[in-house]
Amino acid sequence: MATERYNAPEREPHWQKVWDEKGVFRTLNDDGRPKYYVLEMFPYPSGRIHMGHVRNYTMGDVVARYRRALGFNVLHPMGWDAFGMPAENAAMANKVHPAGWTYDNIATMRGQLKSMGLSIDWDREIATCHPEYYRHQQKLFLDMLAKGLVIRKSSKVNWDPVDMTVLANEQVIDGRGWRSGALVETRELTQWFFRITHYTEDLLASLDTLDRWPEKVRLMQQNWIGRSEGMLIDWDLAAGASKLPRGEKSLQIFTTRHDTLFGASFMAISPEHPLAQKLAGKVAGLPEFIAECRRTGTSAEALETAEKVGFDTGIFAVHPFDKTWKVPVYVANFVLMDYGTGAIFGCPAHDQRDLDFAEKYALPVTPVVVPSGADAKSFTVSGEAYVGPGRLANSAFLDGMTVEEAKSEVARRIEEKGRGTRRVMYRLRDWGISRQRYWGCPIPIIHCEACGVVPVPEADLPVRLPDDVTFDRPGNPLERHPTWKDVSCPSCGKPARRETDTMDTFVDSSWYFVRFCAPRADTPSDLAASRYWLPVDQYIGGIEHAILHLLYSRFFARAMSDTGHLDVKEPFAGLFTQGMVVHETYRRAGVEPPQWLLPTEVSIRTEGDKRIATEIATGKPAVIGSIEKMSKSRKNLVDPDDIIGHYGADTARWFMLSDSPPERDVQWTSEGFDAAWRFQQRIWRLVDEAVAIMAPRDASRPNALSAEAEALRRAGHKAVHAIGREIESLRFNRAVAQIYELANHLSLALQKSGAEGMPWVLREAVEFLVQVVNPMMPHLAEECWSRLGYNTLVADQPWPKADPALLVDETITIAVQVNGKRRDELVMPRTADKAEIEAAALKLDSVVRAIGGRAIKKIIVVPQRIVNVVA
RNA sequence: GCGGACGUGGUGGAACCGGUAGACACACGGGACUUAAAAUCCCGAGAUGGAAACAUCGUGCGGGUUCGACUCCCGCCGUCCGCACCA
Repeated sequence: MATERYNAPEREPHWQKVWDEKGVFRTLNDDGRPKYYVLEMFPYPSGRIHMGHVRNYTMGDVVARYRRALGFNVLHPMGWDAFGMPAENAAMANKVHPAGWTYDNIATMRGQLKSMGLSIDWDREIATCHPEYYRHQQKLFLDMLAKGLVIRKSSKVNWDPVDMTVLANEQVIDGRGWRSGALVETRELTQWFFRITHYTEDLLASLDTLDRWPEKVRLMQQNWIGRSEGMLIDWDLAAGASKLPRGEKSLQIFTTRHDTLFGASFMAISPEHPLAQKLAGKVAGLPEFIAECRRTGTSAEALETAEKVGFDTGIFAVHPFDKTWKVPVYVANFVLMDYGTGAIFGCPAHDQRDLDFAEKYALPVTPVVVPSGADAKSFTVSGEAYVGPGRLANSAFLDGMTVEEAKSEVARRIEEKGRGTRRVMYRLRDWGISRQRYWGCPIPIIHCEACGVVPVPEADLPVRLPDDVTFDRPGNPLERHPTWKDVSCPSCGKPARRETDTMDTFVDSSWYFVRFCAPRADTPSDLAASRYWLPVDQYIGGIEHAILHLLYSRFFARAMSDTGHLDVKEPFAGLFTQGMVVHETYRRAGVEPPQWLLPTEVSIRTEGDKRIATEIATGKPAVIGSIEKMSKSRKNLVDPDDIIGHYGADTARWFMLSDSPPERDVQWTSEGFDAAWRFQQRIWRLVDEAVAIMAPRDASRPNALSAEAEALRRAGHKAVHAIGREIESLRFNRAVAQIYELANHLSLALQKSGAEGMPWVLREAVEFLVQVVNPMMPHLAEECWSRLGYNTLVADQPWPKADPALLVDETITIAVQVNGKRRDELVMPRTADKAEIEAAALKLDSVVRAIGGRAIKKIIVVPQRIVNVVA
């Protein structure tokens, strides 16, 4: 009987229906089994899923299905990060409503994800743009406001004057708005902030407890929080060419190099510093200088290219240890107002920026730290600042001390004089969440002229977005809505104005994993449910979220704990960051700028060792370009729908797991994909052939097993054991390799089906194969399982148990080296002792030859591994 | 500039705690089946020399530790990523 091909596109929907109808993946909150919460970062409903989603959700699904088989109560939910700018951009471009656009996309993408056969409890689905979600977010906001974890303050933002909105730093390209192309201005706006800095110390210290996070991510967060120890020091001000503004007697600076205080040659303050603002009215030219600095903007690009410039204010600062020593005070563009005190002292010899500045303005450069071996009198610094260790010089009472000693001594003396204190400073800022956008969670606040800022009463939640808004003009549609913002003050009843800013969409994703625990609860969280499920045991997503999303979520867990909504501080116990999906790029030959071609638009043939691409439509040659992340702009896309529709989800899933380690990028190739497809068919054939020969399910174990049967038996048990371990440590590519090996063993065994005991062993090995394949290709596994005669689901089967006795071999191959070079190998019983192995090794011809009659100096024997004869 | 990761066949990659480098897969070559092709099955394969046995070399480069190094140490080179005027 000829085996028919396994028709995945036809069978996969069948099994999805079976799972769905039987509710196989529905999860109860506490059913007595140990829990396991596996979560992949939820998608933004951009329109269609892409291969990155396929990879991400496949990995999570393997973990979820494997844990289920191990007997865990698995929570594996899915939702939609559904607020955001693209919906509004679509609204502006296509005259559709953001809500309609978003919900349509969700429907499409839900269908696509379902076609992947993911073991998801769809009853728990949530969308952040739904009032049933965001009303709870508004409640969290109000509770955090009451606790002082939400504050309102003024801050600098990138303002796009054409689109009339605030832009994130990433949205400013070369000083222009990414969408409008308008020159971005720096504006001072009053905004809402989450006080993430309230938890700085804890967020930093607790990183050490996250032992199942990648070291890299913990380091990135550590650097982002940016702790540094230093001192605040007050310098008295003195008039010079300019007079001191009234009330300005001293200037406080922050430094981490107080040991270099005697190398000071200037002071520099930020253009936004209050002192600079006060001086601006008195010093000619200063207002213009400050305005020029402001124009530069706050984007990273702008800062990178900006030259260090300063403006001499004409006033002086007095050295804290020497009243006769005065240094000029500059306003300088490189001093940031929002770090430290917005003022520094310049020590050019030991700080590169200060040196650049000093050399430009001809300020003195006095080395005060001299490296060991250098002569204090002749040591000079120019061009490059000396930042290494050494002994203090030219520094009065500090001379001869090490840097550390000098820091302590300065700190002690300054504190004694009451001129400053030791201080730990952080880079981390509060999180500004106000966005002048429509498609986001409304901030539940009312502004009243009489009462000020008034929270919306809980009974009035949710503050719903109005549906009747227009996108024909730039700016915030909420702002120009005719009635929405007009309300009466909940406190005094007089006419008042609703807050029209909405929340940053990062807020939505900062607590969705809590909501999944009890998605229909009346309160934001259900304490019992979240206590049971959290923390997430395995979180999987892209490295691009290493800082913002993961830090915000850690903040939210703390803030929710402090407002009684949660009692877990670290939301993600295990984190895995997966690599991207990359693909070759193709473009038309000889055309500039490049005209990109889709992979489906080119055909590729091999000539010798060269690969040649041709544009199918025109027959003209195409250029094979670099391998890059799949993107619309480069057109190097493969559509998951096409793949799943033609070849089935299992093949795509298998491909995503094969070959490349999951943390690295995977390159999509048609050859690799073909291999995955062939392997799927091969398993189907293997099972089909085996069914014809294998023993019935209830057959008892034969009395004797042939060597071939015994070998297969061991291979099966070893594979089960190894694959489980690989999945547990998320090394899917190695699990895949192990499955190939098991399949190879089975192919071999099928040719020896007459060997004694083989039919009995075959059944076991084939069932093992189907079960270890199940987490990765679940539809195929179900099909095979039923082919094996079962009317149960493999999705419900426990993970097979490997017999420990079968995991160790009775005979072992031992490598034999002479002087560290491998010359031969020995097959010995596992129990062979050193003397036996040594004797056997010395008898080998190859060993005798290699020794060549020399005297044996030493023999190293590592039982079960290696022999090394040193001669 | 600061911080981090990674360099292994033609390709993706494997190699546990220092113990047979190249598992597994792709591509490639040869063969079987077929009128033929596809599919499938079998065999080969790091490089160099050799018909072969075998020998030599071989994990970015240069040193070191060790009976033994892809693995540990020191110094380079290259690629990639994150942060970046943070005082």
